[in-house]
Amino acid sequence: MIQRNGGELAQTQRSADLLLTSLKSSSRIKRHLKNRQVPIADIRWLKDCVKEKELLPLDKYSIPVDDVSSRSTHDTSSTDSQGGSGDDKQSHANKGNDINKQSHTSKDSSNENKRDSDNYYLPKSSDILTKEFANAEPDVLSYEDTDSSNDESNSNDDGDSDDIDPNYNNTRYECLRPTPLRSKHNGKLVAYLRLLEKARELETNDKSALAYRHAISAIKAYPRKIQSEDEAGKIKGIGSKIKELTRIYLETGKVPEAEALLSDEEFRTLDLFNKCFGVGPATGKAWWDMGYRTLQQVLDHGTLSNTVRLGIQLLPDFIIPMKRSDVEELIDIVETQAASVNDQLLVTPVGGYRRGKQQSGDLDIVISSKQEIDMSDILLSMIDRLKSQGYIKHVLWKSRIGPSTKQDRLHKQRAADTDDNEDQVISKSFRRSGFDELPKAFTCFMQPSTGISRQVDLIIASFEEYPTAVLGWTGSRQFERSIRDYAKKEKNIKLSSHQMITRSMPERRISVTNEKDIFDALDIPFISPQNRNC
DNA sequence: CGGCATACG
DNA sequence: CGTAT
DNA sequence: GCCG
Repeated sequence: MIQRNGGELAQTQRSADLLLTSLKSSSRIKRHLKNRQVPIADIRWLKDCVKEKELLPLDKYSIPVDDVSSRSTHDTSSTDSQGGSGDDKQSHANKGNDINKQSHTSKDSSNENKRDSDNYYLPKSSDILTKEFANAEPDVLSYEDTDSSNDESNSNDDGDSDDIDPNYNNTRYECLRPTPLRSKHNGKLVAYLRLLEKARELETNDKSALAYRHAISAIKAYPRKIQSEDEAGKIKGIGSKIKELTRIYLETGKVPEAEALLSDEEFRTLDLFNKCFGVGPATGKAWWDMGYRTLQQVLDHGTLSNTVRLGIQLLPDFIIPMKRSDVEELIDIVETQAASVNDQLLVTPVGGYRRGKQQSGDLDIVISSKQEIDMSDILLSMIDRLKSQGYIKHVLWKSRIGPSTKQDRLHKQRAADTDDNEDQVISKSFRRSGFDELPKAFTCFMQPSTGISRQVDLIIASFEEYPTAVLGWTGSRQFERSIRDYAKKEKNIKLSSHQMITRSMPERRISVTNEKDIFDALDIPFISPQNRNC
């Protein structure tokens, strides 16, 4: 639960920033206490934080323990420090991690844990660089519906049949039905399937991963608790394999194949590696095969591009989730700076934030204009400005600005290939010969209030492109795949974040002025951003 | 048994 | 190969 | 891994 919400579980009391306990008697607490430097609080703080989706003040939960050092000599586990993490060593924890961390590196190395004022306890998730999973306690399956709400119970109304809920749009196109952020009734099953999807992803079984994603989206959209394997089997996206997994889950409350991943060293290591910007499944696997087991080992011994090195070094911050107020602070900055670059600019936050997520891993912003203006210099102007104002610390990646270079590369590559069908190739490069479409940059901001490094993606869209850019960057990823699939298969329309065009031969651009126009052009019902969480 | 989103560096 | 939704 |  802690880790899922961005916290870090200490292995020993001594390395903890905060102790949680369900003990009520202060003498019993004292008996187990080996670390008096940090706050002690009631375990209910954790549950309430998760419920509220934010870090609550510790005040009401903190447990005072008067000072009489009673060093207990024998350790009876870390009582309620349930499910320790992995490693104890953190000797060189922050080595090479000193880039651009001023305000939030702890004042002294010991166990200072307050990032800001005394109001919030913010977990410092450093030592993720030295985390390794050999002999580590298994992760706990964390399912979104932390809120108990009968995943188990039979809230069975009249019709407990094996038929699917008639309110459910049983389609293979996720974009045709609302999909909320979290499954209301099948959250635990979804959590298991997500593990399997991730495992397939890391093995680069893309098609299999996609199949799991279809099933997951279907279940998230499904309006009641699945009660039987037959009921599950009727849902489009669930075939024989996932139906069987569902049967096992319904009988035992677990999915062993997925459960095993929670304690699988290779899976957990690859998963961690893969969280670094610039590190995909192949790179992660290569590192594993070379014997690396922690990110620190990779930093110390690997030969890395600057981007990947940065990606590793920034990970301890990047994995700290942003609250909506954190996101909004950054939006304000971008809006203010955009206004001073050009007062016609329009700044639109998209991504998970727009879909209503309470916690975000990054922030995506579409920058467009209120009227048709020349946008060609906007990205560089914005980056310059944000840099000089001290907000942007790094540009992890950015697309080229002007026209041309891309064409040259295409031609070169074609020349190398013994080309036969030059028609398509040439038309392709001609099509690109105008101006560049969507320049974009993936940047690292320092958030003023916390000093935490945050990934902010800036996307430039022309006035014309604005609707498709907003649709495309709002996601979710699966929603985008689905609506593009639908456009192609059912309407013979090609949809991207740049444009909508008819595929039948006189390729004509379908003009749209807002998101709704796109849904209308496809003749599908409008789905609000909050319901695009496929 | 073919197809699975699309575009960028 | 990697990035984004 | 599932759909058409």
